[in-house]
Amino acid sequence: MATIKDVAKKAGLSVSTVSRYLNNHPYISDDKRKRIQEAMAELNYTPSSVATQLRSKKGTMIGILVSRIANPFFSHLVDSIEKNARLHGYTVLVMQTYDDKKAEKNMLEMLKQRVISGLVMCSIEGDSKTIESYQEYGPIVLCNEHIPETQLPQVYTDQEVASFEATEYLIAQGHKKIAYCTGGSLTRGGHGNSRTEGFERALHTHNLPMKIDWIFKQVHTIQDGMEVADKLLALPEENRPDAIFTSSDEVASGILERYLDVGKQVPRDLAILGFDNQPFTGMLSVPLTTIAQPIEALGRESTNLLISYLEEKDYQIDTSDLVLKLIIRKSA
Amino acid sequence: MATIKDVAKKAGLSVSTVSRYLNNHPYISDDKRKRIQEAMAELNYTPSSVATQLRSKKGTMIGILVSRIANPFFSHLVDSIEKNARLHGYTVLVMQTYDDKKAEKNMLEMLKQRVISGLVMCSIEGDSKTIESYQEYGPIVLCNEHIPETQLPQVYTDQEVASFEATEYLIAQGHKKIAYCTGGSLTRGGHGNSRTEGFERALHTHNLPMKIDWIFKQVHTIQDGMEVADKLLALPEENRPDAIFTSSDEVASGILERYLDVGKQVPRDLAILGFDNQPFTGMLSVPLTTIAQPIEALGRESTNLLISYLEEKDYQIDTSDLVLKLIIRKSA
DNA sequence: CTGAAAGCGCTAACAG
DNA sequence: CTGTTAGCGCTTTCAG
Repeated sequence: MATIKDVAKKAGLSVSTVSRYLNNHPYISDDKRKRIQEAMAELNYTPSSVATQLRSKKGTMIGILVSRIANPFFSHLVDSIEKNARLHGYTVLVMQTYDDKKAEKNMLEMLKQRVISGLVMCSIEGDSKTIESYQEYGPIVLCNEHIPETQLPQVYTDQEVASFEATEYLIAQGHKKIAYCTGGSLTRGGHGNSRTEGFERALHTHNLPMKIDWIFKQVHTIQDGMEVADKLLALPEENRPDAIFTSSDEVASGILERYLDVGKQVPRDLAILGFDNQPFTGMLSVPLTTIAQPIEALGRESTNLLISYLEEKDYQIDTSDLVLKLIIRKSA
Repeated sequence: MATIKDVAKKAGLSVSTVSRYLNNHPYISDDKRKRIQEAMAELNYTPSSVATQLRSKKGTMIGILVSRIANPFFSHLVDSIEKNARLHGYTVLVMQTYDDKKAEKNMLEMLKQRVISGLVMCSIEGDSKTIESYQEYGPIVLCNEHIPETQLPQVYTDQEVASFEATEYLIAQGHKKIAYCTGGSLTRGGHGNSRTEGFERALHTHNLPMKIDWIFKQVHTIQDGMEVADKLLALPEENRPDAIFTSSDEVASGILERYLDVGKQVPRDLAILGFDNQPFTGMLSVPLTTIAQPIEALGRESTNLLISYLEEKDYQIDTSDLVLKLIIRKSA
């Protein structure tokens, strides 16, 4: 591997001149510029980014933390972040937490070790105090995660209101016994889950009951959805909900599939509300009514915000696209 | 940020002793060991991986190249690779090419610059000679990409045979006018596309025609699928195919959706074959007949292979799981 | 078992 | 405009 030294020798110049050239320093005479270019080409030289980073303490890699990349919501989010980061010359390091605090800690440590220069967290496991403490090593922005009592920069949508409105929509359709699924536990990492809060508020507002048998935690996959359906179906008929608010389209599809399998009708026997508006959901046997998230905007705004910190510029989040939207189809 | 120097000073030892401790060198007296541990804890010290890499020339990051992370096939593949890499203590750097040679080149350059120590390529744009030339900087393994005339290590399935068999299945159902969609161009990066080859071989074997109007290139998305359907429907009836082999479930769903929209029936008016067996495909209005790929095994084997090169061990690919499987449902 | 010293490849004052 | 001179934080001989 050729080094800057070799280039300097071949060009008959000093290392510093070559270094200046590399950093597009102004004021380098044209003939030397040419000699450097020739030397670099001949030697097939590439600067070592490791050495550069060690010296300059500036990196060009940003980290992204997601819980599961295989979840389409996250893969699209990563897509959006990566695209925007690349626009600014940054590359992206993706890590999955699988809801594991350790993985999150690992990524935070990479910030400390300067492997990454900044971090977008699309998933949070640890408490905000811990995360905040890592800010001294580089900017951190929360994406689609909202913690009220923190000063960590965050880009988020109002899931409380969206959940409230979607639940009200269910109620307006005449449903009174509404079940609820969530991906995490009900309270997340010490702070409340805003979807849950919106759901509860709608129930309260309309004086509707919330029953333990109708609450499901830690459900993520189609399979999980099917199991939820089984539990619902095992309930005595008069105690069975007539609508369900789910945490994801996967879960919603699983429930739908199982209900259809046993000869039930949707939404007659159960109205199902999804979350995410994933590509296929409009094409299921019963097209899913669901809540669309502004993935592209979430990725774009959080990336822009992070980069503004990295480059010490100002950036004002454009919230105009950060809105959730209820997509009404057939399932509810 | 505390450095190894600070730790040494605080422990009253030399830097080299601390370095030895960090690298679990044998022969360090127990009391010094303890003093080092205390000093590190007090200073909240973390070794700088950048400096370590610069000196030792060994890294712990592997790169993954995919064309589009938002494609569920790739996001699941990345998931599998990441999980397996983590098992061995490696972290993962993901980059999308968007079918752009430049992005691929970038990743290859990261190998040269030692940002990553090894690379799994799940997508290939450039020619094999170029890629081979980067092998001197670190191991590269091809995942789900097969180039016959290269000595690059590769982990792949036999898509030619699977496509052949799936096409024969279509023919066995009585279809004689079979259309074809592909994600890329028909020949890819100079070498043939094995799916196309399998499809063609089946047609030849059964003396069936291949018509230009029935061939679609560069189709990827649901939207693309809908456009394909429109073109099909614009054909005079007697010239319209009665079956279609698609490159992905997205495309298949798009075609399906449009056909259903205009009142056609599937598979009566058109038999549709998908590719990938994505989670939702069994639950569409007409459940998709499709080809399942062994994603988990592809990720696992390529990661194991790459790591074996990195750690200079031997590894024999376990091909037993690397098989494609036709999933017969309703659409064909 | 431990320390001193010499760099890894590059950047950044400081003098010309 | 260009060269000299110190290091960045860590590993690795080479002598004790």
